[in-house]
Amino acid sequence: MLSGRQKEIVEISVGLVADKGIQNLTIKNIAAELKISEPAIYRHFNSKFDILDAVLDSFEGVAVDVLTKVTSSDIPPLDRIEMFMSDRLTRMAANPKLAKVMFAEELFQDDDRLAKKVMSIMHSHKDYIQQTLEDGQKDGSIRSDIDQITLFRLIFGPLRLLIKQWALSGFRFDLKTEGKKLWDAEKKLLTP
Amino acid sequence: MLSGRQKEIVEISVGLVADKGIQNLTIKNIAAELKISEPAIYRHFNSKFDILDAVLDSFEGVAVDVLTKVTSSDIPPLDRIEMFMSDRLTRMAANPKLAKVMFAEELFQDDDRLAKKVMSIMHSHKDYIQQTLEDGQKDGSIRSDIDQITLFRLIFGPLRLLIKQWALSGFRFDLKTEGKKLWDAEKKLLTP
DNA sequence: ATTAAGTTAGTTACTATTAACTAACGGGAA
DNA sequence: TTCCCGTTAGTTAATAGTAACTAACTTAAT
Repeated sequence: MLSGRQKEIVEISVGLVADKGIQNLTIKNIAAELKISEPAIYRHFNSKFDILDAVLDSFEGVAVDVLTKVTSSDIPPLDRIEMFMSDRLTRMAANPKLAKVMFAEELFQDDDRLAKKVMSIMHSHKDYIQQTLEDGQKDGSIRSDIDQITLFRLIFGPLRLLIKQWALSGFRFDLKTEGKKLWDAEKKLLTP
Repeated sequence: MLSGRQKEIVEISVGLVADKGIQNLTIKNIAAELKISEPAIYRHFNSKFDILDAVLDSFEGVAVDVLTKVTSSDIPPLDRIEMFMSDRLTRMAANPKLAKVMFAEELFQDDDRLAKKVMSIMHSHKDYIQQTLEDGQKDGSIRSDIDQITLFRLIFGPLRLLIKQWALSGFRFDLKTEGKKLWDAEKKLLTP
């Protein structure tokens, strides 16, 4: 588990990247935000890699929360997806810095190990959602004339773009309103 | 206009970013690829900023080509969008490095001027597509019960996600096949 | 003879990281 | 209570390496 200070460092790191990109994430800048010296950072993480690793863990944690909650219950597939989307939007709206960074997978390409981790997080989400889509197709609540991978792209592609537009616009429109409009439209496509 | 050497530098820059992220884009690495010394780069660009600026210009050029070609003709709106998507897929399939970088807007966040340029490129594309969607809604070929901005997200969100998945997967599936499947599905949603 | 495009050698500033040291605290043993 | 010991979280000073960029010089082509 992360200590309080470690959590601070992770949060600050996300903020630094959100503000000015990955090149802004330096030990110096983290230390400056915390108003401590650079070497003091190493009392809490062994290396910069470990900090980025913890950042990715925190991203994973954000999603795993909902996924497990929703999977264990016997909610209809379509409602599960809605809950997942809604949870995402709520979290992003509450933490705009996350919106700027979370779907920017390229930012972690610098290090092979981090890039792999990003991939595996993406895959596990995709696999879960595809399972839900399969359930829906079996019980007839989701149309079967489009394959699951395409359905996945049709649902989450627009969500990602919406969140990206929101972040790039400087959070100038209401994310949840636009998100609801999007989901209403998507439901029309998903149902047979 | 860019000289031959300048075009080389732009292309190499895209490749460096595609491979290992923005942190891999250094004057030293560009020079190494060209097998010339670092200061020689400054014979062709005044600064690193100018190189990144030229990279963004090249991205804009990629899209403007199709957009103007398609706008000037009197092709039906739905076909215009199909042409635009198809052109994008063809270009990315032919130049995978582009696929890794072109939709990674966060990579240019480091510099305010570049970030603004990214925004304005995104906006001009969106505006053009929305105009086409409006035309389609007026002549009845595109459904009117979903607003234009949501339609835009429904069409291009999945396209962007598809291209991103393709790039992150190491180009392991056939982009154009998946792209065609996607467009077929999208057509079902777009038509009334 | 000018110019374009390269070179070598250097600058300054910043990078992650380490070494050595210190102040503050908390728990047992005297 | 006081002394000892270890831990935690910080400090300053220094490391080796890399960043973008500049000055001065060479070479080859127009």
